[in-house]
Formats: sequence, C-alpha cells, structure tokens
Amino acid sequence: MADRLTLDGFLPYRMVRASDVLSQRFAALYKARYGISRPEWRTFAVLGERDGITATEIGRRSTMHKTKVSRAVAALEQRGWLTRAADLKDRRIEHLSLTPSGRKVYGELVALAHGFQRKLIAELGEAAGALDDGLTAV
Amino acid sequence: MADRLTLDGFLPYRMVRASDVLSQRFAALYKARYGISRPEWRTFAVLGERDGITATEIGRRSTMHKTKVSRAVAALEQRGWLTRAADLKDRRIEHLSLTPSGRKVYGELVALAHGFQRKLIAELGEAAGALDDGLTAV
DNA sequence: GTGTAACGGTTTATTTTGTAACTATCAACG
DNA sequence: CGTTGATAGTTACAAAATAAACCGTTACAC
Repeated sequence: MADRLTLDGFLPYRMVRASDVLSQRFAALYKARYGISRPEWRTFAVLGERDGITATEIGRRSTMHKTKVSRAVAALEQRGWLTRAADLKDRRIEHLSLTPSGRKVYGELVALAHGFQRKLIAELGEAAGALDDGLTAV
Repeated sequence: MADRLTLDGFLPYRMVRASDVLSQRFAALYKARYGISRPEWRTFAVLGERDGITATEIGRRSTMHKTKVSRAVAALEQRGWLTRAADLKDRRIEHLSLTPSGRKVYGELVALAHGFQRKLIAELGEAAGALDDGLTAV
C-alpha cells in the first residue's frame, strides 16, 4: 500500500487542480469584462475595502510580492482607476485610492465575485449530498 | 451585504493560498533531495504508475502543457532516470519508461509523498475537531 | 497515388514572474 | 549633525510560463 501512489490521490495535487479551475474560471470573467490581470484584481479587492492603504499593505493582504503590486498599481493608475497621494509625515509612503470610475469598476467586480461564489457554493451543496458517504468516512 | 467582499472570504483565493502552501512545502522536500522541478516530479508520479506511457498521456494525466512535459522528459533522460523507445507502428510516438535508477528514485519519491500526506491528514484530523461546527454548518 | 488536415513532439518567441540591485527617505545612535 | 541600518517603492535583469511556429508523420478523402 505504501509503495503505490496516484497523482490524483495526492492531496497537494488535488488542491492545486481545484484552485486552478476556480481561479481561472473567475479570471476569465474579469479578464473578459475589464481586461485586468490577477494581480490587478487582487489590488482592486483589497483597495476597495480599505481606501488610502499603501502598496506594502496591499501586498501583505493579498500575498503578493511588492514588484507585482508595484506593477498592478501602475497599470490601474494608467487606466485612471487609481490615484496616489503622498504621506505628509513619511515621504516614502504613498496612499492609494480608487478614483470614482475605479470605484465603479470595483463595485461591479464585487458583484461578479459574489455571483461566482454564490453559484459555486450552490454547486458544492449539491455535490455534498452525493459525497456524503465519502465525507463521513474521513 | 452584497456590496462588500473581503479577499480572505473569497473561495478561489483561499483555495489558491492553501494549495500554494501545500505544494510548495512538498516541493521543498523533493527539490532538496533530488533537485527536480514540479513538472519533473509530476512526470515521475504518472510514469511510475504506467510505464511505457507517451508524453502526451503524461500531460493529460498531470494537466501539464506539452512543452512542460517535453522539457521535464528531456531533463529526466539527461540524468539517466528515463529512456525513450520508438513505437513500431507510429513513428511519431515514443514510449517512455524509468530506468532502474529512475525507478529507485521514484520509489523514494512515493515514500516521501506518502509520508507528507499522512502527516498532513493527521494535522487536518486535529483541526477538524476544532472546525466541527463550521463543517456541519455547510 | 496526391492533397489536406490532424497529431506527437520539439524549438522559438513573447509575456509574465521572481530575484536582486538601486533610489530616496526615515530613525536611532554616538 | 553624520553615520549606519532599515523601510517604501521602482527598475533592471534572470528565470519561468504561455503561446505560436515548426518538423516529421499519419489518416483519410478524393
């Protein structure tokens, strides 16, 4: 038993596959509608909740490297969805916020995400019934 | 309620984070021991189960793009862990198999994977107790 | 047969990501 | 003050992923 292994039975692989399916399926939506990348979507997500946040804080809350954040911020600024404001006390810091049009897009993204998640959970709910035996067997 | 969203509460994001942690933690093990990449590990995993399989089939079973498979196969061949054999009927196809030393590494990788998964499930088992309410609430 | 489309696999090019170095600023210590 | 070390953020370069072009081969219609 310990000498055999199927990739499909290996938890990390299953997790990667599952998360790939989910995130790519969702990415297809926002990419089609707004032409934004995943780092840009994440930036929207955390910035929408906490306006005036810094780039470092965005990276921390979305587990993105600072170069990714830097590029995402630049891209969103380029498209007029985000602006920077200097900090009066510490001139290294810049406070980021969504412009009105950026906030409009954010609102639509949130709706998109909620719809996606709602549908997903509904599907999982159905699947849960069929999987009942499997789940309790764990 | 429908106008707010936290990234941490968004399922696809949570899944990506969780799977990243798992696969990177496991990758650290086989990378340290054998210096192989993730595509190479996956190639080992499916080839070990089905000797003589083709590159296309490896890609299908491990959800990897054919260029990734191509490079992984070349790398494992380079290190003497894998050999190619021509198909007699269809000269486009090549059947891949592990060499004796490749099979030895495969055996160790399987052991590594089993150990990893066993430990993981044990940890999840503990956590499941604490999460009981959450789970049944779904 | 001959032409056309499709397939298996590799190689090349383009884009994305990660790593490391850099600029500017601030804080703390002597 | 002046030096040292740390931080915020950008930029430059290396590595990786994705996509596209490619070669040889096979299948099939005409």
